[in-house]
Amino acid sequence: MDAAIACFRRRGFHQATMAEICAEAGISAGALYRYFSSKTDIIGAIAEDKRGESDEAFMRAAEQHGFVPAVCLAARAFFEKFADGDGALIAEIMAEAIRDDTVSTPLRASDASSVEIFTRAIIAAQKRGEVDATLDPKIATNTLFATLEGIGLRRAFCREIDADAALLQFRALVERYLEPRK
Amino acid sequence: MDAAIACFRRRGFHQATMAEICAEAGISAGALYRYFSSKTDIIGAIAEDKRGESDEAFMRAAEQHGFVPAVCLAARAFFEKFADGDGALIAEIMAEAIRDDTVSTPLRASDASSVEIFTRAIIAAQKRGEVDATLDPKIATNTLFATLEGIGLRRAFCREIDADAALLQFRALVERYLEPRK
DNA sequence: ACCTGAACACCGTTCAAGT
DNA sequence: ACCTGAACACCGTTCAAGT
Repeated sequence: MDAAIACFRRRGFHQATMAEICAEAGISAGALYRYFSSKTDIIGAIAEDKRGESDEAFMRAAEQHGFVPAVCLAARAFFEKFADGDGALIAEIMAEAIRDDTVSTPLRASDASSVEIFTRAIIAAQKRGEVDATLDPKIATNTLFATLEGIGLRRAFCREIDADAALLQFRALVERYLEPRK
Repeated sequence: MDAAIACFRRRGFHQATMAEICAEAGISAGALYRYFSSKTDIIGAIAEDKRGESDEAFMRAAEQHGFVPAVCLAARAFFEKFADGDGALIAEIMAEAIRDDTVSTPLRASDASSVEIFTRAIIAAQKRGEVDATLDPKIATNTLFATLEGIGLRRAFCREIDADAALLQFRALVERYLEPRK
């Protein structure tokens, strides 16, 4: 019944009411509380299964086309979600995760596994000479993730919804950051 | 009576109640609504006067010590706020601003003036040869802001509170991004 | 066993009455 | 003019009663 994501997308996490979610799902309040122990718990569940869907896709792309193109592919998918209007929801999940461990614990777990995958890809790319070998792979991964989220959030804030422009901006930054120094 | 910021810092925007804020401010509910038309309006007001305090400080530093050191100085101040526990509040303001025009309109105005100042500083730095002249100054400014916020948010999410480490991470990224190409 | 929905507790907002 | 605080409307959560 996670199809009640629709309510959060439409009205935001704090504006959407449990009654609306129940109506959308076609169940009663009591039944909803059988599946989720609280409203916060619902974001926790959403956050949990949204992440890490595309990790394998990224790994294959990194091997076939190189690290930077693979990152840009992942970035494009991310920016398109923002352009679709999920920017506010992502920001709300972030805010909730910073404040509330119920949300952050599962999110951090799946985040850690994505970081792991990207870190390994960076190490491989460093061996191939695609990425500056003096960069710490884990810090570089964190920086990349932070940059991605930062650009997505800022563009949502500025009401800029062109995913291509965001990608161009991101690509220029990433190329310069990762480029091997002479 | 903005000293009721304390409540938001302690408990978060959505957890803090109007009753708490009234108690902290020593006034009644009715009186509070004389000064602010709603709870959301309070964040709008907070967001408005938080921004742009340090713009002049940045301008002086940029002229005296160069662009990159000046940016890092501003970044340090920003990361320290996050480390102080304002990370969640900033994220909440962001989320609220993306959803709600009451919050975003004043915020975007003061953001635009900061962007303006940084953009001019980049143009000056490009003339001095400190910053790659092929970068679009406005896009570069936006990227810098996005990066700053992204790193701050991500570190708050990961519960990393070392402002020095954040600054090091940010500095490495910025130096590589802005460095003149040969 | 599982679901319903009225009831409860709580919180943002208002407004008649006070000063 | 300005403030008070009881009252109102609303929403997350629970639980006695139903199937």
